[in-house]
Amino acid sequence: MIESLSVKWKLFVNVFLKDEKVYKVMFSKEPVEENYKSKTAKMLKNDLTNYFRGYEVDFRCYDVYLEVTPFVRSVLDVVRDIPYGETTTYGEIARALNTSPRAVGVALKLNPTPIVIPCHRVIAKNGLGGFSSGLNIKIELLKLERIRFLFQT
DNA sequence: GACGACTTGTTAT
DNA sequence: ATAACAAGTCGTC
Repeated sequence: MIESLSVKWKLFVNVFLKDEKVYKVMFSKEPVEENYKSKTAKMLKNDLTNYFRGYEVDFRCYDVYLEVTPFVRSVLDVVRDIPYGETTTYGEIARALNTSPRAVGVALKLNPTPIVIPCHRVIAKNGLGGFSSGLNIKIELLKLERIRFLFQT
């Protein structure tokens, strides 16, 4: 049984739950049809709403339904532990896992649940890297968490 | 600041 | 099985 919910932000943020686990997060212009009743879903809706209002929220208590390779899972596990308002680089994660930054980038792209797994907190060493749902969204998320990053002109 | 080389897991052929 | 690619990084010019 899949549950769905939307939270309004710059765009609508739509979340799908399966078996009380976060299954997918996606952005869209219009909200999806809401259909949720589990305690987890209600809690998540509340947490997301607060998050977009600018409050600090920790999404680590939610289970994520991951259908990915062990390598990708290990990268995402590391990313989940980046605290609110802080950032890491692809290179640092690569060093911690004894792999290459390039591979880390690919793994993050495979993250089905942005925000819940805060892949936006991973930026490039000089610059800010990419974001599969649109770089502008990554920038807005960083602003939301009041992360300062300097632009060179 | 603009290239090129190197990397390593994923994806396509 | 093999080649091409990517949300990177480092050294050189």
